[in-house]
Amino acid sequence: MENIKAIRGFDDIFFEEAKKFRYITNTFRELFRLYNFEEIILPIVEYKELFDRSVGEITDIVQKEMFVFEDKSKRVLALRPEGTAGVVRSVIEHGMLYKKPFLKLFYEGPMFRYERPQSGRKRQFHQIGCEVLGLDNPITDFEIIKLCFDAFKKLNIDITLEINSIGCPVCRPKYREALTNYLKDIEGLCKDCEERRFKNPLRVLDCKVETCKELTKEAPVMLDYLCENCSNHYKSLKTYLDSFGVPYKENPRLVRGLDYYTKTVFEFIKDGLTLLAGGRYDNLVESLGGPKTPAVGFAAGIERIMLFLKSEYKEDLYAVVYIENTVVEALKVANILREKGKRVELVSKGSNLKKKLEIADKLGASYALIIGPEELKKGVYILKNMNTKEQQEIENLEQLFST
RNA sequence: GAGGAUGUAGCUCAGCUGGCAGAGCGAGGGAUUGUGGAUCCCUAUGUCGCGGGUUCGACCCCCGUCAUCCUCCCCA
Repeated sequence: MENIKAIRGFDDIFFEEAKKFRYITNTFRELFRLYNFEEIILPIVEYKELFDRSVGEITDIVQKEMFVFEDKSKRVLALRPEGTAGVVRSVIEHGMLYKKPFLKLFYEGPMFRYERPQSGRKRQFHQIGCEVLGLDNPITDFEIIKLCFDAFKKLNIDITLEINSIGCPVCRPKYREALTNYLKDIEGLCKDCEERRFKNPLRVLDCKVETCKELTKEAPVMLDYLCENCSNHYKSLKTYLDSFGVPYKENPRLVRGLDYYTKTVFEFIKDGLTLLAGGRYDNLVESLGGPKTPAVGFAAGIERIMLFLKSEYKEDLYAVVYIENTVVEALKVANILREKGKRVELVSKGSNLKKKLEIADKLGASYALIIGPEELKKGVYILKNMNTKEQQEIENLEQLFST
């Protein structure tokens, strides 16, 4: 009988990794609180059609990366590949936009994409992200970018912010046409770009192949084609970023993969890997049947951020060690320490003091509190510093909290 | 979905043109019944990823399969 193993691309996260994971989500959650976001907890399964209509039918995510299945009633369902679609669906379904002047929602949870796993890319991965619905002012774009900037600062990760504007339905078609015209006559593009040039010409711009980069050096730039509205929006955003000293790199070739983006797009990139990305999507709500509603959002890849999170979290551990028949006293001591907020392990395993201290050591305890019959008689505890080996008798546990 | 590398003890890895399965770390125990970590001694590590094939004989060669890592495609 072969042992059952985890499914390909579905990883277990535990010990130090789980701590990192929570450290990241807690950091974002605290910022969401400061920026007045509300949490929204959504299902992991939706009708497949939702993603077809939001993410975009021609995207790879929809065409080849979704976990799609039929349930017992022949409904065609999908594990969510991203978070925005579900948020928008929910907002429309519950008429939330009619109840509040605007919405600021954040979410956190697993996403699923059927891809070949590699580092920073799993089939089940986790995102934390947010959506602001009902605000079209670039100040909102700025605020969520600032929130991300704050997050990476708190996480102590040096990262590059890239921004761009990809226009709107007024100006983008003109640009697209200009770009297609330009690409039409280029020869020597890579195989992928040959396909992309008509299917999704914007993607040719961020091809990694050197010859493609070289060949498209003179390609027209979206920024030159922005309509007045989009152009002003982009300029204001930059003004806000500048005035707050948020460093960014303008990347006119930054294109996001999902169909719904308009105007502002941005990515936080570390060593060529996108850790967080987002942008504005002013038409998605309407296209999914809701009222015309401008929106901006982002999503951060938690596992990807974990790759660059180096800090160690050290919290003192008190090992309460008892000898012979002092168990009850030890239980009481452990209880008091816990009530005072200390992290405590009562060492019940191990038959003698030597063993118990060995175990305390292996657990990584910073202090051991030793309680034996002699101490009980004298009314003291032995406090041993596990790093320095020094130990002292203390009469009162309060002494632990004064220093 | 395409290309490449790798699967041997809990972990990191040796293993000769094909001839008895190995080391280090870690784990458990110990002369010491009240003092741990870098010492010493002892002990156990196992479906050599899985399934076929070739062979007197396969960890080693061949085919398939699964998984991991890397590069693409794409994306957080």
